[in-house]
Amino acid sequence: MFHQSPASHDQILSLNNIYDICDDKSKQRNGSFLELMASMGGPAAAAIVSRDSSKQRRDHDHPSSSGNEVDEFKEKKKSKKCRYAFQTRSQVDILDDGYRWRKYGQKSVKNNKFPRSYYRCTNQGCNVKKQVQRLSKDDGVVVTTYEGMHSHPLEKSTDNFENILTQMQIYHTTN
DNA sequence: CGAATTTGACCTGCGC
DNA sequence: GCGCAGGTCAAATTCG
Repeated sequence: MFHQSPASHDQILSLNNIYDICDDKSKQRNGSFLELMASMGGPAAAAIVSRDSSKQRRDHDHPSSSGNEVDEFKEKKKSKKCRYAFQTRSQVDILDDGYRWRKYGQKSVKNNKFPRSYYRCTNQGCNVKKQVQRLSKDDGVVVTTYEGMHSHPLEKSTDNFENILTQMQIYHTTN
């Protein structure tokens, strides 16, 4: 396998678009630096492209383990899942945003010759997911879709908000 | 040796 | 109901 090094500043050429795919009316997107980027009004102008109305209900019925498991509340009705799609022009797929991700799947998409990778935040209790996809149109564009919000501090102390802001400025100047 | 990745199987929603 | 497409699981494998 190939352990690609995460994208550094000079590898990210430009940031084209951010798509705000919000499923719910929940306005609380605290702590997300995506919101920060969107609020900067720079090249990261957020655009709502679609509202994912599909509930994506998945509660793992587990027919064998249906016993004393009183987990009807497993699906906690709170479908406050906001998805943000980055469209980044980069040579690498793995954009290092300061969090630690564990890959849990990879599927090939129909209209895309490149596979889509599925990642999950490795922090316990943090169910933030992201998927990375490369456009078959031009392989220099990577679409990173975040889903959920992190409820914990960044793992890397070297990549704090200030560094992210520095990246923002780099994005802005190179765009 | 522990953690992360790979990869095929499995599940679910949707359109026909 | 069937097949397809997208999403997830988990055992095996690989890496640091």
